[in-house]
Amino acid sequence: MSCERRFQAELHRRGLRVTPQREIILSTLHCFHSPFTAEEVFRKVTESSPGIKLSTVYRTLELLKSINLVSVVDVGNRRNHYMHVEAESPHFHLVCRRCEAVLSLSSEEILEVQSKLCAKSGFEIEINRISLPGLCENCRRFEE
Amino acid sequence: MSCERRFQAELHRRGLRVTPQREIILSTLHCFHSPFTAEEVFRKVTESSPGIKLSTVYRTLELLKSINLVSVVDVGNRRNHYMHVEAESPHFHLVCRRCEAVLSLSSEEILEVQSKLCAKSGFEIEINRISLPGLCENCRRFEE
DNA sequence: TTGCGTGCAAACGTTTTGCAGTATT
DNA sequence: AATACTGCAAAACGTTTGCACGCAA
Repeated sequence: MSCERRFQAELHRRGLRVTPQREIILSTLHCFHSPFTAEEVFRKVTESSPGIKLSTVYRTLELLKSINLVSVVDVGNRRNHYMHVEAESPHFHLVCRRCEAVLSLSSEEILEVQSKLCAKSGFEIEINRISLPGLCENCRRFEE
Repeated sequence: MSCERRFQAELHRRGLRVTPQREIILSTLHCFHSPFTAEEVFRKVTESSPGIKLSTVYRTLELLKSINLVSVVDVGNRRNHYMHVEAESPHFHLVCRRCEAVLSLSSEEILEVQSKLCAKSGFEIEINRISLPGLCENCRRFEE
């Protein structure tokens, strides 16, 4: 099921409303291929629909989060980052502390880590929300 | 070398000053055994030295960060979290999305992940800054 | 017709900043 | 004596909220 239909179905189920703003915001998320901020969504949305306000973007992202169509990734600067959850294999992000580049990565090893951590501590990590801080290949040269 | 001496040495090296505020703030960090906020440091510092202001705490944490005596850990709520970097084996944190508990963990496996990731992508993760989001054993029962 | 959603603007909590006086070197 | 640092207060920043009107159901 496309995420547009999932969204509509869930809105109906909860007695909420399908509004143009919500549909536009959701469709905009397809533009992004790494974690994005509310502000970035707002700017993108504004290009085609100047009427939609930032607060509506925030409210819609929150709603999408509760439907699991969006997840939150913390990449470490002050802004919240979100990502569009599609039916992909779980992936996580590497965020360079120096240049702020974001690498998206899907890896078998993280699944191994997940199950070992869970066996050891009962804690179940959520792979899609992981961001690992560090230095990318380029930036490593500039740090002593 | 104790971190107090490292701090002093680095201040001298940079032509900066050793002030009572800076020394008090650094010594306070020993109280914390999991990531802490600027506000928490401020409250602790205030108990013994009511004159020191929050903005000074922020500035000092920033300074300590640049000397690598403090690192930033993102545990996902809006506040920044810092931790005191001592000469311990590298450890990272598990942060429960539901109850916000923080588990500190030192694990061999993460070193393995680190070297594999680096070999594969050139990206070097910084273990001490990692926080992995997820659900702790308790809270897993409450999510469907 | 009901009541959810939106735009608007103001509030919020955290962090940063400009400035003038104070303290360290 | 020079200038880095602090306290102070205000600004900045991202995000949230209250309210009145508008729109989907």
